[in-house]
Amino acid sequence: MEQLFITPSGDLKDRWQQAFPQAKAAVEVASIGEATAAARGIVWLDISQMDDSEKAANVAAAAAFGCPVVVMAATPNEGEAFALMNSGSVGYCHVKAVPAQLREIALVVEHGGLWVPPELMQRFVKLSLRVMPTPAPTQPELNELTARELMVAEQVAHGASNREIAEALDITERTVKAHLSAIFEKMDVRDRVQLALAMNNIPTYTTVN
Amino acid sequence: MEQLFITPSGDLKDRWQQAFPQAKAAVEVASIGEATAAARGIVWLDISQMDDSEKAANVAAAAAFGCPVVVMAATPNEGEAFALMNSGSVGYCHVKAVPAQLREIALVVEHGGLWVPPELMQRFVKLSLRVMPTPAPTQPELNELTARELMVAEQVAHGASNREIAEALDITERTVKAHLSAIFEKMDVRDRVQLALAMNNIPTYTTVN
DNA sequence: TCAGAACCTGTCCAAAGGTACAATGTACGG
DNA sequence: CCGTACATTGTACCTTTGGACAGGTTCTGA
Repeated sequence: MEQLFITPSGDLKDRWQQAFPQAKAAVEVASIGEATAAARGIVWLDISQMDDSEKAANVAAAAAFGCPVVVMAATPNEGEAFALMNSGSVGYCHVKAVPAQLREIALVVEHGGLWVPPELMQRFVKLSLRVMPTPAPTQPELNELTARELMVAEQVAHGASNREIAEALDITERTVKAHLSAIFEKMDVRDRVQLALAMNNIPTYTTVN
Repeated sequence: MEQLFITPSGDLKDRWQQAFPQAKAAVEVASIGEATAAARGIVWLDISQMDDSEKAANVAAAAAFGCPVVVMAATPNEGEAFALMNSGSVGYCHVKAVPAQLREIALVVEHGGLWVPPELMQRFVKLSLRVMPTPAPTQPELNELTARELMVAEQVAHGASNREIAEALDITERTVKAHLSAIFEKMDVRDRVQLALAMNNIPTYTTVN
């Protein structure tokens, strides 16, 4: 498969050539769109010289053409990884990744996989769990809630006030409070803030401490 | 690489053999530990006949031995995928995946990748973003916060009360309130609940509506 | 049929949260 | 030196929240 490296410096061209003898390197960041438009394989985007603000946009631009985009960062970090994967890249590695690793990444990406450093991968999965739309096995306490209580809890999870909940469920504010008291008890939280966080699988102050 | 299929039925053995001529199939779910202990390659775990409650445990058991575990489900769904990936598997596909796909998955997994159906992959990344510990480029409003305000905001994001925040930062409750007012304004939220959610990148009631 | 659960509501009250108006001190760039 | 941004606190006041106490209905399973 074709390999296209987009980089401002070209310093690492040799290394890349070593990983992929037929690799192409485009040394112009100005027209990422143009460069990727012609690509038919994996696009490797060196973001080491980019401004923080333009990274996401550039990745999105490169990914827009359908080819898998692997981001190569100077100082890989979790925050950036998440942001750029979200912008459409399917890989995230160090600019100076060794040839063997580059080939591994290519293999994974070529076959529809997603490649990030192993430690990040774990984090990914763990974090995703927190925002699971169906917190099935995560929150055993949720099963204790009655239908009505669950409705109230979900509203709180989205930041609604008692008045809003009352209107939404067409009941009195008093009743909302009653449900809330029951919920707090069952979910073992002390107020609506902690409930909102718990509903979203986010550990709270007192949970940690 | 060695391929070990653990399945209760053995119906699909042919298909697997087609994908990997040298594939082994262990037709006993009882001793997943035993079966995987001997494995040296990829472990394919057929969970189609398992009880919902034991799926996660079985996956964890299989993964405990260090080999990459790919889960094969009868009716793949998001919730299950997340749960089982969290239990240690590195792949999640349909039990009846075609041989070509099986080989692709094997390729990805062998090289340290994570394989889930494309649509799930997207979801993964998107969801993870919400719980990013460092919501760097996600929340432009966060940059507007002063150092002190950020400290307060982070406490609220973990469910702390005004009193607790005051103690933690060694300031008056009054000052906490002052910071909070500024934060609400800058982050465009109306109370601490919405702030807590915003800090965790969770859309709120009023945001959606 | 009776107990219990779930649901709904009322009044009263205390605590927590939030805003308005106001002031003081500090640090820093023009 | 002055203006501006930041951090801090005070008083007063209103709103929201949450608990206590008390009571209704409806439905279901033993």
